[in-house]
Amino acid sequence: MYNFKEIEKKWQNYWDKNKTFKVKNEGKNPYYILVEFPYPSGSGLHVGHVRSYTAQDALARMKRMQGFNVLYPMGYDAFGAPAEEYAIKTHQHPKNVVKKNVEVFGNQMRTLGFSFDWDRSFSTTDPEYYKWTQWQFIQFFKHDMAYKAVTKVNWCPKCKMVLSNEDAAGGVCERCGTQVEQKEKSQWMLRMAKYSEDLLKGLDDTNFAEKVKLGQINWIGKSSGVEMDVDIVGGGKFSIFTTCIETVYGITFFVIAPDGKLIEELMPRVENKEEVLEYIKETSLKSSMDRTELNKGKSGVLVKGVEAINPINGKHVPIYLGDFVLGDYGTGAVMAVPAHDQRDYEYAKEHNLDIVQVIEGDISTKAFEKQDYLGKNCKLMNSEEFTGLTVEEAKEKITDMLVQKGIARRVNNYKMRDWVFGRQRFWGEPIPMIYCDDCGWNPVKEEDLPVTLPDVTEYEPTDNGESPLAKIDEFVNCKCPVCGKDAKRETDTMPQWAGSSWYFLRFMDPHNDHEFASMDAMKYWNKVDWYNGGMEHTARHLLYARFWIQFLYNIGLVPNKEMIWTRVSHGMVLGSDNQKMSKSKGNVINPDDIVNEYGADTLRMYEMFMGDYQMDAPWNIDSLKGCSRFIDRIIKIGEKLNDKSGYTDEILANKTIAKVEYDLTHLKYNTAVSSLMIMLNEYDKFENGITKDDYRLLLILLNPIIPHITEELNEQYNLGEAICKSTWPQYDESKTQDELLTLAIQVNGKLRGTIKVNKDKPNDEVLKLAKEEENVSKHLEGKEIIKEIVIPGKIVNIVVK
RNA sequence: GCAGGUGUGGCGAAAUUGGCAGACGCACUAGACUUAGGAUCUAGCGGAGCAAUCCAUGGGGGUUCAAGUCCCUUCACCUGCACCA
Repeated sequence: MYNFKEIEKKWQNYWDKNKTFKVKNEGKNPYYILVEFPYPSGSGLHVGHVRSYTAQDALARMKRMQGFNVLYPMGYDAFGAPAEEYAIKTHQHPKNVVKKNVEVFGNQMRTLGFSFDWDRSFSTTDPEYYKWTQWQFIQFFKHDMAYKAVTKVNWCPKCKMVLSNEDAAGGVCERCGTQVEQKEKSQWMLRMAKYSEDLLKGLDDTNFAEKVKLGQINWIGKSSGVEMDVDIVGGGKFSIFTTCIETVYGITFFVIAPDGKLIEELMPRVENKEEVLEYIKETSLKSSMDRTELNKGKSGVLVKGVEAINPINGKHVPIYLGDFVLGDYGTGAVMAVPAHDQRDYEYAKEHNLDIVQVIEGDISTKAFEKQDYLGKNCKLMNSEEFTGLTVEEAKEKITDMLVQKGIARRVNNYKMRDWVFGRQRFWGEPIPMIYCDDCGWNPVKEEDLPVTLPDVTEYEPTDNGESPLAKIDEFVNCKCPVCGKDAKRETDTMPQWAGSSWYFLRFMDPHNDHEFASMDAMKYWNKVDWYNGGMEHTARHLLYARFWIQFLYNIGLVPNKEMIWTRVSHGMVLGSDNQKMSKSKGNVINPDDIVNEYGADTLRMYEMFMGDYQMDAPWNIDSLKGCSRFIDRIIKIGEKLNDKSGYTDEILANKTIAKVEYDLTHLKYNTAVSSLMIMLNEYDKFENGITKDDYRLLLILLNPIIPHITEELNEQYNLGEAICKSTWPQYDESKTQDELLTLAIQVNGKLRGTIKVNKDKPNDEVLKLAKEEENVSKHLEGKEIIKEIVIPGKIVNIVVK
C-alpha cells in the first residue's frame, strides 16, 4: 500500500495554500452545488455524510474542469436539542459544545479532501448569521405572516419540559417514560397554510425528482370538495366539508369535533352536558398519538337535545361527538355516511346507528367506499331525482343544485397547517419580539439585532414550560421599542428548521453585513442547481425552505419564487448487518478509522462504488479493500509508461470520457467507477504499455472521485499541469463506438449466434450474413421463415415455423 | 389503512430505457511466483447437463418478433404519513 497519509496531506495543503476552490461572484457559467449541511453532533462525521459530500464533490470537481464557476459551500446547522442537552449535562455553554464539534467536523471534512470554499463557511448559531434569521422573522411579522395563537404542546410533567412530537412518540416521554400530557401554550405561528396553493404550483418551476415532488404534494394534502351548511332543528347552523357530496342522501348522523368551537356554541342546548363535558375532557388529555392508538374502537357520545337537518331531504338526524373528527381540519364537523365510508361504518356499528345505502354495491361487511365506486360507472340509489345517475354525474349535479340554493360552496382543503414556530428551549434563535402592556407585541428595532443568547451557566428548563431564557431577568426585561416603557422580551426560540430555511442564500454572499445577501449575488447564482440531501428531509425541510423563499420573493427580497432547481436524495449507508448504524447496535463505522487505515481516496471511491447512490447500501469492508487494490493498480501501471503519445485505444478513451461525464451528472457514480475499472483492465492488456496521454486521461477521469493520488501521479510522471487546474477532456461522439459491431442473432427470440458487421452495413446484407452464421443456419434448416426483424446496431431476430 | 420505494448469482450490483440477463467489484475454486502469504499474477465462477441445449430477474397471468424493463394480479420487505371527512 502506498503512503496515502503523506500524499493526501500534501495535496490538501496545496489546495488550501493556492485557494484552489475559492470562488467569486463573477464570471461565466455560475453553477451552484449544495449538500445539506450537517448538524455537528458529538459523535463526529458519519460515513453517510461522506457518501453525499463525495458525490457532490466529484460533480463539483468535474464541473470546474469543464469551465463552470462552481459554488460548493459547507456550513453547520448547529442549533437544536442535542447540543443543549449535552450542555446541561456537562454544565457548559452550548456554544462551546458547538464550537468544539464544528472543529472536529471541519477537520474530518478536510482530511477527506472535499473541495468546499471554506471562506464561505458559517454556522447557523453565529450571531452574524442568526441576526438575519431574526430579521427575516420580523419581515414575517410586519407582513402579518407571524402571529401568536394558543396551541397544544406535549408536556412531560416529570421532566417539566415541552417535547417535540418525535420525543413524545407513543404518548410517553422519550427520556423518562412518563405519560405525556397536552398543555396549552401561546406560541408564535407562521401563516404557512396560506401558501398551500403556491407551494403546490411552485413545484412546476423546479426540476425535483418525481418522488420528491410527490412528497411535497402529499404533505400539503390538497383535497377538493364541498362545504355545505347544515341547519339545526330549532335554529342555528354549522357547516361540514366533504369530498363525497354524491353520498349526501346517505347521511344518518353528523359527527363534530370535541376540540372544536361548534360544541362550545351548542353547549347551552345540550341536555347531557355532563356526559359531553366528560368526553371533551377525556379527549383533551389524549395526544394526537393516543387518538390514533385508540383507533380500534370509535369512541364518542350522542349530543342530546340538538338534531341536525339533512339539507337535501329535510330529514332529522342525530349529532355525535367523536374524537376522530379534528377541530382544526376542514370545519371541525363531518357528515356521516356509514354505507360509503369505512370510518363512519365502524362508528355506526359501534353506536347502533342507521345505515342508508345510496350507491349500488356490496355493503354487507364493510362500507362501499369511493375507491370502490369512483370511475366504475356505479349508479346512485335512494337519492330522489338523482337515482340512476352515475356517481360522477351526480357529484356535479348535486353540487350545482346545492350551490344554486346558496347552501354549499366548492372549496379546497389542505392538510398543511400553519407552522408552530416557538420552542421553549434555550439553544435556538431568540424570537426578536417584545411585549409591552400598552403597545402589545412589537419587533426589536433592526439596529438592535441580533438578539443574542446570554452567557449563563444554567440551561435547565423551567417548571412551567417556559424557555430557560424566561428565568434570566437581564434577558427578559427591556424597553418597548415603540413607547420606551418597561417591557418584556419573548423568551421562546425558533425551531431548528428556521436557520436551515435560507442558509443556501447566505452562501451566495456570506460576509454581507448590511443585508442577508445582496440581490446582485442572488441574481448571479440564480438558483441552486443541485441540492442533495437525505430522503428524510425531502418533505418538511424542503417545504419550510420553499415557503420561506416564496415569502421573501413576495416581498421582493429574492429574485426567484423557487430558489432550488434540482433536488436529489441519497440512500443511507447501513451497517454491515444491513441495519441503520447506531451506537446501540455497535455497527457504526467511523470514517476517521477508514481514512487512517486505507486513506481518504479509498474511502471516497468505495462510497461511490458501493451501489446505486439513491439507494441504501450496507457497509462491506471487503469491497472497500477491492477499491484499495484498484488504487494500487493505478499506481503500478505508471511503471508501464512508454514514450509514445496519443491514445492507444481511441474508442476506449472516447467511450470512457462520455460514460464518466454522463454518470457523474446522473447520480450514477457506481457505474462511473466501474467504467474506469474497465479502462484500467484494458490498459493492462496493452502489449507495449501505455502512453502518457493514456495515463493522464485515466487520472483526470478518476480525479473527481479520488483527487489526491491522481494529482500525485500526474505530478510524479510529469504528465502535465495540476489536474485541478486542467481542462476536462472532450470526447468525439463518432469515436465512442467501434466500426465493427457484434450483433446478436436470434431465432424465435432465442440467441443462436453472433456476427461482426460494420456499423453502416445495410439491413438486407446484415440479414444475409446472419442467416449464413453456422449455428443460425442450423436452426433455420427445414423451417419456414415468417418474419425477419433487423434493428440496426442492436439485434436480428428471425421468426420461423 | 394511505402514499412512495425495493425485490436480479453466495454477496454489493449492472443492463445503452423494450433488444445477447448477470458488466464491474467482493467472496470462492484451481494454478503460477514465493522461505512465507491475509501480497501479486493467470484462469474459472447463476442452476442442470459430457454436450447440443434447457431453466432462471419474488409468485401467477397477459401484450410483443423480443419483457428484469410495459399492462393486470398477487406476495414479501423497507421508508414516510397516519381517523384529513
